[in-house]
Amino acid sequence: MNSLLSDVRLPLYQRLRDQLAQQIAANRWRAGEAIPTEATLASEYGLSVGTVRKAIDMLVSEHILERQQGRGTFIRRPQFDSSLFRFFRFQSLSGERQVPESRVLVVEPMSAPSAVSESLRLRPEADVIRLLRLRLLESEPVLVEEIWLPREPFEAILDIDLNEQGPLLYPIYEQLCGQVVASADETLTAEPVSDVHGRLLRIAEGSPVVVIERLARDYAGQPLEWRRSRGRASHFRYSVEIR
Amino acid sequence: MNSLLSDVRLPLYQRLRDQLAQQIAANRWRAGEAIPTEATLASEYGLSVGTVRKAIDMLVSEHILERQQGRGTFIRRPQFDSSLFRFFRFQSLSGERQVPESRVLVVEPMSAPSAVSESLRLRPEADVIRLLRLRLLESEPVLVEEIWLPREPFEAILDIDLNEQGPLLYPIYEQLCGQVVASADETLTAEPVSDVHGRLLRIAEGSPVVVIERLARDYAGQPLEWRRSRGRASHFRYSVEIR
DNA sequence: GAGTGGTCTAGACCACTCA
DNA sequence: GAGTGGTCTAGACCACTCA
Repeated sequence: MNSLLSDVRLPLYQRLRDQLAQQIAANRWRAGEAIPTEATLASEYGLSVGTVRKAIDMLVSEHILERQQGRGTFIRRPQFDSSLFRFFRFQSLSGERQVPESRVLVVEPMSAPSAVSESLRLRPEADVIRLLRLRLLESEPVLVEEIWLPREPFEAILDIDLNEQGPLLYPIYEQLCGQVVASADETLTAEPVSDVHGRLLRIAEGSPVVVIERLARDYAGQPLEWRRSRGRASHFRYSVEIR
Repeated sequence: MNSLLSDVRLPLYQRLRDQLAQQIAANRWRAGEAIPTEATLASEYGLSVGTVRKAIDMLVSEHILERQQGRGTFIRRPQFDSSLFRFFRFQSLSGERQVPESRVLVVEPMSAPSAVSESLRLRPEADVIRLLRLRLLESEPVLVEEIWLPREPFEAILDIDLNEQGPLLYPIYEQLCGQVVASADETLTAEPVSDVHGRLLRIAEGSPVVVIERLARDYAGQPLEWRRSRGRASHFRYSVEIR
């Protein structure tokens, strides 16, 4: 029988939630894999099923686990459903939603500028890889993206032709470099476009662009990628409900 | 003993949640008032306390109810904590967060332009009131707001001097017109500023502004106010976490 | 049909509030 | 000390999955 560590003043369901979260971060199970059943966890930890369910409820509402009635409870594969990129109107002429194509313009190893080394929590001037790419819909540029990766686990990116891959980078990180993006923080700002980026997006210098910065992390919370994407403000509309 | 209406195929906690939500919308209790205790609801509806707790849990996570251990469960006063306006950096020079002052420039009755009558769900050209106001921090303009109200419940706004009131309109709506804002939808876009708004915000025409549109509703979901606010993009930074 | 999560109950005991 | 919500248990039965 396992036992719950952590602060004994906390409720049992909270302590179980923390213990499970820690094991998930330590990769005890892979994305898509099932954790033990509620009954198993209950007997392992000497808790009632109700208490185990409450711990799992918390991790489900945090989007870390996913229940499937009759099948089990699974480590959730990251969906990026809530990404701010969803709020760019990337539609084809026929109106259906599409993933923009990718055209990689630059792939280069370099030493990290200070903003990059700070974001990725690397030492100053650490070895990094910089990507510059354009995202297009029906040959129209919709986003310019600058992407920074620590060189160490991502070295293999330098040896392949990214333009022969699909438009999504995260599957490549996973298959080529064994790095899984589990969560991300995004921030949204707006600014007048620079000369260079305006030319790439085919809009006049000074036109408003929406800037989305994203720091992506693995399951342990370790930064994997930092990117800054710019898209035409006229294609962006974000909504929230307030109560 | 009360009985649960609604679809008998739904779980009991879901049906109780719906029934409570309906009574809250129908103003059975005021904001800040307590609903009956869990034990009372359980015996009234012939349910176990566990089932009642699950229904209340749902309404709590929807920010409709608020629990206070030892005191009771209360109708939540709207907080507007999650409003997009929170992401404007409205700080004084000393760095503390402030509610910007309000200077009302225009208060006029008129017939609704089509965008306004559609948003407020009024008939075309219905009588409305238009406000134009500037929000300032230490005499610096930070937001321009256009606000539209249906004339019928808000008539009294025309008879007072809004510049002698505080900067917040919702308490005035409540005290003067008996209208309580319970929820709102907001959308965020960015655009180059017009000549007129640029002059009010003291920025060059064409500089990027963040535009926040808000439709505010009462407890029954009836639209009460539509506003469109513009602020300098350089003062705006919005963050989300993705999993 | 064995195994999973989903719903629901009845009840014990605890922590907190407030007169 | 009476009354509130918070935690936890043990167990029944249901709905769904999958071989």
